[in-house]
Amino acid sequence: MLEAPVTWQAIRDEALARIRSRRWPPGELIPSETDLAREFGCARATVSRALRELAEAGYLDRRRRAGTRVALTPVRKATLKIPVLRHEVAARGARYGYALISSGEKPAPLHVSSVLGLEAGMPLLHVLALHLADGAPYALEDRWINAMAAPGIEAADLAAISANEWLVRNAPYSHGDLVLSAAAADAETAAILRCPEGAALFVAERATWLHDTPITSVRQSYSPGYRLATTL
Amino acid sequence: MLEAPVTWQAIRDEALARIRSRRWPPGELIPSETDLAREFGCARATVSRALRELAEAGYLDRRRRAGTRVALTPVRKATLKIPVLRHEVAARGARYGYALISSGEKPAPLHVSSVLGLEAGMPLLHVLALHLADGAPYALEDRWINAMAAPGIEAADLAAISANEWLVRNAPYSHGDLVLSAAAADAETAAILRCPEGAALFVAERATWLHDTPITSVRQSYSPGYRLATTL
DNA sequence: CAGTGGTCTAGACCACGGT
DNA sequence: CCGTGGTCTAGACCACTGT
Repeated sequence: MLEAPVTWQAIRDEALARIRSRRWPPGELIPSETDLAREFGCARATVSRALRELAEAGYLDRRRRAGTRVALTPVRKATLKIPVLRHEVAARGARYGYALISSGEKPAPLHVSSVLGLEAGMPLLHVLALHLADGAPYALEDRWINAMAAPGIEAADLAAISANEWLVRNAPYSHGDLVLSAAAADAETAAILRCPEGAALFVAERATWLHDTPITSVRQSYSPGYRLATTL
Repeated sequence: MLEAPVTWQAIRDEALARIRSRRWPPGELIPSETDLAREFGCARATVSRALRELAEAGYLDRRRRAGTRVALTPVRKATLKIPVLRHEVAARGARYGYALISSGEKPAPLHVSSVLGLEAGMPLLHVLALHLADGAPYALEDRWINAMAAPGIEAADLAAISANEWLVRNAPYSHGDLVLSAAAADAETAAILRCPEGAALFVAERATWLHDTPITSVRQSYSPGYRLATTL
């Protein structure tokens, strides 16, 4: 009779079952990796991998010396994929379209310079563009780009490729912020999206940096009815 | 002279630098784990850990036999924490308040039964409640609960503890859906949130299951001005 | 100080899936 | 087929931190 290999997934599932069944109650210290490895008859590394996954998922709190505790309130995390708009439209089975409305250098407005941490009034590249799905307005992109941090953007043909996509491909970033909100359509936005003024729009604002250098700040206003879905 | 230990973080950073610098261009096959382990002078497991992290973060596509390729369009992922509303309010430095508006058993409306995969008209527990921050309306919670899947909920005092929090603590779920959108406030919602009718509201809808059993479906409408922030 | 989690190593076996 | 990533093992050292 051969021993079936003990997988880290099996240990993860067993631990999760103990958490859910309250055999390991919230706040409680669970056995050490060494003890669990003995119990499950496997190497400590296997237990470690399983518990690390559960800690990343928010079910456990792990600290050296203090041991591993069951999280008091399991904070679930949803992961949102932030795809290029062209892919997002294509994934919905629609034909993607793109129209550049305007682009040019302008002094940064206060709300942009403050978010990016730049001097107010510094010249930035401003791009206004409309993304379409099956010919209908899908999202309005209002973007400010720090051209010095995105070499080559001046030469890019932003009527042919969206700034969104050009940046993803050519200007890597190390970190960024994302803010989701709802806003009423102002007159200009309503005209571009061809929706009633005051309509409730889903808005995503992003700002990205490469280390200390601000790259871009963008506000995407989606046409009424937009839904951003994910799984928990 | 002792060799400094090679950490998986160092390998991850080096690999990321090669991706960003295009030394490993998008779509390109990178060296195998074995080759990289030889290059970095470490064990293959260390390389494996580093590349696994980059794959989870969306920078690499890994497939057995086919090897590891640099992702063509690095799909960045934002992770949203889904805290209990009480914690969310407290984290903003505001005093949390809660008011139960109504609760009782009602036949499930079509949009709820279809989302959860239940028979239409099946009796469910319906809870309407208002969450407050510093006394001001923060979010309206409109929830339907499959009481059979949440034993004990009938006995819970939902005027004292929100259904939100009771469920987090007492009814574990295995998976769920989350949909974010924007909607105009209808008359009833506007009255409860004390905002103008038609105001743009941020809406989060969740449905959760424990394996095949539907637990709850909830729609949270946030007061105007709400912003959901995260980092990339 | 001592026990915990975090990590690295060297080796091994295996599942998968291009060729 | 056979090279790739995925995983497990047994052992070791170390970083951190509660007591």
